[in-house]
Amino acid sequence: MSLSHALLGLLALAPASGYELAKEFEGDIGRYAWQAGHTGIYPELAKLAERGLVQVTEHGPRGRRTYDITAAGRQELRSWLLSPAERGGTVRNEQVLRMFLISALEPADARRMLQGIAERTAQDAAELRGVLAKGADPGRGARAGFGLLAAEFGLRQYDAVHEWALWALDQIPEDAQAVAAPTVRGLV
Amino acid sequence: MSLSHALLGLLALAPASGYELAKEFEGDIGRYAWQAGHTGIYPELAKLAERGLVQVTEHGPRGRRTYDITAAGRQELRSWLLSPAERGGTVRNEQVLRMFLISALEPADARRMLQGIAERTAQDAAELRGVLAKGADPGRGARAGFGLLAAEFGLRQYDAVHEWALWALDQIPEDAQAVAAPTVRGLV
DNA sequence: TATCGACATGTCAACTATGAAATGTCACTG
DNA sequence: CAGTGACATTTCATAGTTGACATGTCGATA
Repeated sequence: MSLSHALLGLLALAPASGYELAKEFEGDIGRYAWQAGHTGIYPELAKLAERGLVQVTEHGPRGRRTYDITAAGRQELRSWLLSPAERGGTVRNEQVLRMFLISALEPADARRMLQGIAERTAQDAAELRGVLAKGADPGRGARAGFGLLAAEFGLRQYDAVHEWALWALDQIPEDAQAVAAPTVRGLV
Repeated sequence: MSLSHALLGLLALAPASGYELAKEFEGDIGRYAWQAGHTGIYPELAKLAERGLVQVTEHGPRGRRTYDITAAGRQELRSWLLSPAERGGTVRNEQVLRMFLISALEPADARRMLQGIAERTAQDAAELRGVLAKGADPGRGARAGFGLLAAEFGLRQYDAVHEWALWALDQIPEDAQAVAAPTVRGLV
């Protein structure tokens, strides 16, 4: 399962509680790579602890348990990351699915959607660029490296989608009545 | 659920049997957007038919049932695509997760992974470019528009990841012992 | 000191998805 | 005409995910 490896990866950067990890998944990692809520995280941490891949290193206030990765956990993570990496693995992205299905819309609607995408990606990219420019740590302390790589990845992703949307707009005739390339079975 | 919308979208482009739809998910849509196997598709088609969003338009050999989208189905699809589109939606991508977790590796391993990514994305992009150059239909007949948009999306995706990997390689000191930027807690 | 919001974990039912296995048809080829 | 491979669907047990609900602590502030 990928969630377990995501947790190992985060803990490999710095020890954390389940609560903190849940927060982490609300950031870039949850936006681009893998989502998880606390309801899935806590039980998974328990399983990892059982398998000796992580361990509780600190009991804090409010029943807080700080987990850290073990040597065995690092080994497991490393072998997973360096292994096959072969074919796809899980892929599930609702936003991208929407983009793919654009061709199912009539040209006018399709253009509307693409324009929305172009705008949103431009905004998102600008915002991210702003955060990065501020030199502001894009990823708290110990996860600085992670945050940088992730932020740059996100940035390039936004730019790529933005450019794609502009290109796609160019492919679809402005005049809904037009003939041209992208043959689409219109609405009824 | 997104699967239902994915099916509506594909059927909006052309009628198809569950078997054909399953094949479709092995292509670009499954690679970038949404995975599904036939075991999930058949029951979902039945549910959609029950809700009147699709209907069987033809009974072929071997019990084949060709489905087509209905007017109600088109409406549902359109409103889903044009609606909010707001916050994320489901995101789950094992490959991207691997990229994010690279920072958890020691520099030497990280560089190895990044090099692998750079190579693979270059290959994939080249292959796709080849297919597109051949003018070969990148998406059979009725789905030509879909295939084009998807192929171009994939191409830009590969290029973006490729460039990112090269950038990331530049961030990680070649000398495993080096100091520099991306602070990483090394292997034990 | 009462209250509020962030911190922190947990349970559970419902839903979704995946893999293995089964079953049978049809077209083609040797 | 037997065999093979693509076509085509189904069932089912297991595993993974989500949302709703529950519970309680701690620190700051009004």
